[in-house]
Amino acid sequence: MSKAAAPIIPNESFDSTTLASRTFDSIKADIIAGELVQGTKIVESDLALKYGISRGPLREAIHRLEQIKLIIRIPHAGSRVVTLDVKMMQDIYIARESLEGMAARLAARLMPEDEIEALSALLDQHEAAIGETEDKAYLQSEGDIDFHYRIAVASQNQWILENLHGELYQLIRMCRRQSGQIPTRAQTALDQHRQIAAAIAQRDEELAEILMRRHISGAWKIVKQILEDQHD
Amino acid sequence: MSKAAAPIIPNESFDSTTLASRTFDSIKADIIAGELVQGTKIVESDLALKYGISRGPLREAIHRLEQIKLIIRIPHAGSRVVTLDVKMMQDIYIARESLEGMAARLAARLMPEDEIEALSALLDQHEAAIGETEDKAYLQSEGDIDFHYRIAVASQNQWILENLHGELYQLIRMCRRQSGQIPTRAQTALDQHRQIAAAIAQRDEELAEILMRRHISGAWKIVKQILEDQHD
DNA sequence: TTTATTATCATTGTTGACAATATATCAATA
DNA sequence: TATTGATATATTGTCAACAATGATAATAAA
Repeated sequence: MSKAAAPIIPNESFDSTTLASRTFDSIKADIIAGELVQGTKIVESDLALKYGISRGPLREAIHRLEQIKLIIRIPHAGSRVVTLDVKMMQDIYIARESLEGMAARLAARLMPEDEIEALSALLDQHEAAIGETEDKAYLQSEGDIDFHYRIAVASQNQWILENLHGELYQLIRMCRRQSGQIPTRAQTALDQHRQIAAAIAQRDEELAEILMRRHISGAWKIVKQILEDQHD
Repeated sequence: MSKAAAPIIPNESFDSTTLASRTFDSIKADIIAGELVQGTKIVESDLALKYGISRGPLREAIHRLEQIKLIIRIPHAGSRVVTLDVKMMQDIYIARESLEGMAARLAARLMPEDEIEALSALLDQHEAAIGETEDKAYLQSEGDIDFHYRIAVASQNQWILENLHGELYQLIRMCRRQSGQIPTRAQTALDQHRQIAAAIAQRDEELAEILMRRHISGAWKIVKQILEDQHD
């Protein structure tokens, strides 16, 4: 398992083993990309037609999307694409702060040395990328996710990993797209990432957790501002 | 909304609106109760017959149970009732520690005064119940859940509430049944509950979180011991 | 006897038709 | 005119048959 240097982008695995699975991935992508607009009413037969499958597997896909909270469903009444509001995003960021703080603590305890080095190398890469590229916002955002993903993996806690990246991050990415890329606090974020990585390298669990929580609650303050300005 | 004094037991709501929903609840109960034994192979047609429905809604129920991690499914191969091992329970207790610590912090910030009083009253009730009843273990365990549930509600964080009590607690209850009720550390637990309630009453967020985390990680040490002894 | 290969079977994945429920429309009444 | 009630329509929930896949068993070759 060469996990250390892997150029990871989480798990965009179109595991083509089953129709329902593929459709789940497709719809998820469409929602996150904003192609399926927030609040849109979802009619099973229409969507089934659109994705070229029958209602059975489509239904399964919808149920899974409901679990991830990208779709809201009311029995007998139908389902809609979720509408992100400030309260919901706040709940999500708080949950994320809690879980990812714990993940950072565990990472400081458990992350193998070679992965720590790889993490540091990743940050060098990000540093280099900050000035160069013009499509900054997008790459920056994916780079950010990559960093956080590695720490979640290093926590060696399956539940935390799955919930962070199966659920919370989907919603956060969706929110980012909607609120038009976050203004470049790229350098700030990078600095904080460096501090966190350093704490992990020093096996300082307490500090790693605190820094991670501060990092995320800081990010939330910015996002919240944007959302509120936008809504007024 | 008279939420303060409500004699809550979480949400055993058999929302009878749909067959799949009812079946989901039934199977969930059967798994937690140990009636469907861990590791049992699940054959859709058999179960459909047993619960007197067709494969369609049963399938939906199974998918939902998979999301809650009470069932493990492999595409094309079939599904089995989950087998709780030490590693999985550790992941769960750690996630719980993190989320419920945060919940306690939020509760200290947000819980209304009257609910705090109700919480204190609940603990008096528990104290009274400790000596009296003979079916101690069971009642004690449900009382414990009640306490933790109220704090999760008081956090006013939907995501945390749903994940704690929709998922994590199901697995913990299942584990309790299996490992034959926890030996009576009832008094210890009650004392810790009191401390936590006190911290909340004093609006001491920091302390509430720390105490809750200590409480849960302490509980895990006991459970872990039992599981390991049991397995050898 | 053991291994590889093929054929059979059991089980899951998918489909389209049917039943039950909720929403929308329209008429009748206050 | 507003509001209630009944009817019609659209949409979801459920079912049973069909297709595809993976596991098993039996057979043939080494």
